[in-house]
Amino acid sequence: MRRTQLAGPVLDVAPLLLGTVLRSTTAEGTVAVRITEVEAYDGPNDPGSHAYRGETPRNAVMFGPPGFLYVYFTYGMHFCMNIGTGPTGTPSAVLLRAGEVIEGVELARHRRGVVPALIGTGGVLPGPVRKRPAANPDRDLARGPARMCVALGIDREHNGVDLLAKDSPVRLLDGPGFDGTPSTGPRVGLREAPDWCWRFWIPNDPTVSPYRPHVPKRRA
DNA sequence: TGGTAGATATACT
DNA sequence: GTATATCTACCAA
Repeated sequence: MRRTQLAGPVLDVAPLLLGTVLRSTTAEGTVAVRITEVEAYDGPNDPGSHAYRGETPRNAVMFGPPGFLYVYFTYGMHFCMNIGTGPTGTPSAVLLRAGEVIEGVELARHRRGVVPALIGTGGVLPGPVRKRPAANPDRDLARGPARMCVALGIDREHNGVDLLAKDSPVRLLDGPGFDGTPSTGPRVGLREAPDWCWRFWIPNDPTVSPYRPHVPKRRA
């Protein structure tokens, strides 16, 4: 992936990212995922975008040049990551929603609390072994934006990393992406613009996160 | 199998 | 104070 490609319209860029590989290296080791699901966010024109109401300390990376990582913390608990797209000053971005772990599976399992000895039985830490375990825990390692950040070891320290620099701890690798026709649908969990089909995924890929429509929280 | 409580940073009203 | 680009454990049936 070249930076000039990422500078294009976000609805063009988002499907291009499907099938490409994101590799993260920390002191713990290296994990790489093949991106299987993304969502497009079109800055000031998109009421669902963090950049819709202008620049804040949190979303500043989106306003910079394309190819930099925008990491944010949400629900008091989870990190999610975007690839900033569009030219400098255009705060569009692509949310990485899911991927298949293709390198460093052992480390990804460790980070996600999956006990190797219990693979296949669905044993997960912390807490007791689930009574009805998932049939295939590896499928879920990076299935969903927050899980993907855990699997790759991404946190707020990675905000602003250049994904296209050879010496970066997180890199978007060169190589062919998904060759077919992506599936599209509404973005997950958004109250705004629920009818915009700006979510793209690789058809029939088991690592794509299940669709959940926005659920307003009831008052206590 | 499906619904929900709870974790609580950040931005907005 | 309220909402949010979420996930997990727990519980009822």
